[in-house]
Parts: sequence; structure tokens; C-alpha cells
Amino acid sequence: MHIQSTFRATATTHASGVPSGAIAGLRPASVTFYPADATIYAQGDATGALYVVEFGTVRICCITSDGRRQITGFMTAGDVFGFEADDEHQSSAESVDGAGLRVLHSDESPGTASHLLAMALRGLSRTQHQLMLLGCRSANVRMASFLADLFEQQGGDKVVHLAMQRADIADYLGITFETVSRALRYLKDRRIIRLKSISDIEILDHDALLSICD
Amino acid sequence: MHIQSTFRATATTHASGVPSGAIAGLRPASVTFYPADATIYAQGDATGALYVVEFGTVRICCITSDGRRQITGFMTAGDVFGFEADDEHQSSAESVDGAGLRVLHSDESPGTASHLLAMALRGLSRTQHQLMLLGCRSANVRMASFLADLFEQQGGDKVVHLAMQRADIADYLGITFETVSRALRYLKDRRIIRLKSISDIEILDHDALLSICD
DNA sequence: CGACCTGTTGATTCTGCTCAATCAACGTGG
DNA sequence: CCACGTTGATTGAGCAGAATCAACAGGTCG
Repeated sequence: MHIQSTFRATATTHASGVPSGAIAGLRPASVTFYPADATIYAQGDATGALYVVEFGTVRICCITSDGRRQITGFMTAGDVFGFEADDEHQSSAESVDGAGLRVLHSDESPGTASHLLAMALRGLSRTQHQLMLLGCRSANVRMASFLADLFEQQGGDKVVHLAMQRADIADYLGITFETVSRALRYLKDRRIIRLKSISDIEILDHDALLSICD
Repeated sequence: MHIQSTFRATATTHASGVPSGAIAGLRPASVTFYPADATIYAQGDATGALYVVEFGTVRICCITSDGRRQITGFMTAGDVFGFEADDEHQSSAESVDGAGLRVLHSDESPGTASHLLAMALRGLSRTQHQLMLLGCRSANVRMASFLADLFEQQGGDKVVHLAMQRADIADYLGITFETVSRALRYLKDRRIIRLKSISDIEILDHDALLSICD
């Protein structure tokens, strides 16, 4: 079921400058390109490799038996994913917008385990942060926090790019996509953000954004 | 700020039969007793030891700047907690009902890191499971899932013990304690559970409980 | 006994979901 | 080129569910 096309020529250029010390002790591999909505692994697949994102965005999601989808995280350049406690993936990973991934083969070289631990702990920390976010009752607060996180993550550019569409944001924040729209409108009306385009949001009042998050 | 009283006599009896292979490669320590509501570590404390629960229940919680509390997990016998990606604790740990804890000193013996990784991954898996739970819109579903989890965790006894009070459950499920009460009433009215006492719930119809969880 | 804490229940308000219409952007095919 | 269908996003109206505010019951402890 895994749709994936492989590019090597362009990939290697991307490879040089990105994930820094994260892959120390692990054999680097070539970069594989996953077009938008391609599945990287599915729920129930055997646990295997870890992946580093070189470019693009990946969503990690779980499907419940009643058909609902919960996105447990978005992975962007430098992020490592694929950790699983069991021998089966409990969540699936899909490319959001066309993503380049590098596989980390975990050979048993010394020092590897502690690096893996560090990465797993970072994942844990992120998941807990999102737990806090879902604990917030208000949809506006969730949206504001999400934007603040993206702002942080993208290095403080005034313009935040939304690689994913509204439904993805909704399933990440645990609200409907209509409510995502309304939350954006709420922020827009208060002159806190401006929608430059459908997927580019300018942060006009960062302080106000943070004060909403609380 | 850490209120803790130390018991050794009773502790050692508990120590023999509990955490199985989890502490391989780590020096065992004596058991410390934390009375109800005692702080084990606080938000902002320096990251240090890991803890194994010998008996009782511990809550891991985060306080937001607006005063809200989110409980990210309950730890019971055999569980290991204290993992942190940073050098500062992002969450605090408190005894719920009087808990006995054993400290794991992480000396750098070989094989330790991979054990730690396994434990961290289990923590990650649990946190993701709770994320799914908070993604559920309905309070009744959250409550039902919580009870089903406890049922599982406590070995399938028909009678589930709630070590924590309603406010703790509420902050864990991201709802108010009034809603916790109402959700229990909902399940009670449908003859799915029975409240033997304020903190002991008998599961009358396990299938129905699971079907609510979806 | 009274003060206090925890839990339950009721009444009201309000937030966000559901259903539905509309709009803009895009691609296709005549 | 335009008519048409599709997809993603926005907006509106009505409604259901949970929060909030408030009253009250039962238990514990001084």
C-alpha cells in the first residue's frame, strides 16, 4: 500500500545541511520523496525504521474504530519519528505536502541507544505539550496556541506558513474544520493575524496571541 | 518544598514482588513513602532520578499560567516516571493517596540506556493513548474509556477502585468535576456500572462499556 | 456540635457541533 | 473561450452538550 517514489539527485543536496547531530552513530541513508497524502507507514504495520524529515511536513495520525481521526503530531525538517513501544505501529504516518525523508537504520553501535532515548524523550515532551493544548477548553485558545507554536518552530518569521489544510488542523486540535475557520476569523477580527493567503498567516500582534494562549 | 517521610521496614516487604525486569541494570534503592498530596517533584525542579511506583498512585500534572491544571497521567505499581527531555521538569508529580516510591539511580552501566528507552517508549505510547481520549468530544465517552483503562490495568476485577477524587479525574479527562459526576450517573442509569462506594465502581456490563468507548 | 470538604444534582448560559448554503480556485472537456 | 464539476474554505442557523453558578447532602474532624 505504500506509494512512494524515490529521488536521489535532488535529495542529496538537501541532505548535507539539515539534521545536525541527531543522526550521530546511525548510518545515513538516501532521501525518499513521499508525494502529498502518501502513506509512510500504516496503523498495524510492523515497527521498523525511524525517519528523519529533510523537508516538507508529515502528519502522525490514529484512526479510531468509529472513524474519527486524531492527528498526534506534525513533523517538519529535523524531526525524527517512527518510535513505537510495541512491534506494531499504533499510528500511521502520511506526507502532508510532499515530504523528503531519510531512514535511520538502527544498527547496534554503542551510544546509539542514548541518542534514541534523547529523541524519544523529545517526542514525549512534544506529545505532553499537545496534551496541554487539548486540555484547553476553548477552540480559540487551541488555535492561538497552535499558531504560536508554528511561529516558534518556523523561527519567528512574522508570516507563518500552514502546510496542512483546515481538516488536518481540526483533527490535530480536536475540533471541526468549521471551527478552525471561525477561530481564524476571531483572531483576524481582533487584528491579531492577517490571512495573506489561504495558507500564509501574518502575525500582527504576537503579544496578544500569547496572551490568548495563557 | 518536598514533604516526604521515609519508611524502610514496611517498604522492603513490598519491594520483593513488584517491578520485575524493569530495573535490570539499575541499582535498587529503598522505598520512600509519600503521604497523600505530597509533592515528589515540582514544575521547574532539576531533572534527576527516575521513580518506580511500589504501591499507591501518583499523578503527573502541569499547571498552566492561567491556573488550570492538566493531569497527564496516573502512575501505579510498576510504572516508572520522571522522564524529561530537558534538564528541568515540565510537570510535577504528586502522591494521590499515599504512595511508595523507589528511586532508580541511573549509573552508566551498559544496557541501561536501552532499558530506559523501552520505558520511555511505553510512556510515549500511554501519552498518545490519552491524546486519543482527549480527542473524543463526548464526556461520557472519555469517562467510559477511563473506566475501561482502569479495569484493564487492575487486572479485570469486576470492581474498579478509584484512588483519585473527582477533581483529579476531571483534570485528567479535560472536563469539570460536575461533568464527571454526571457521566458516572449516565453509566449508572444505563446499568453499566454500579457505585459500590464513592471510590469503588463495579462494572456490570463490560461489553456495553467498551461499545461506548468505540 | 459546627466547620469543612467532597460529591451530587439542578438551572441557566454559552460554546462548538451539525447541517447547509455560498464562494473561490482549479482542472477538464467541449 | 466558457460551462461544468470538484475541492477547500468560509459563513450562517439551530441545536446539543458541557461549563458555570448555585444549592444541597453526606462524611470527617476539630
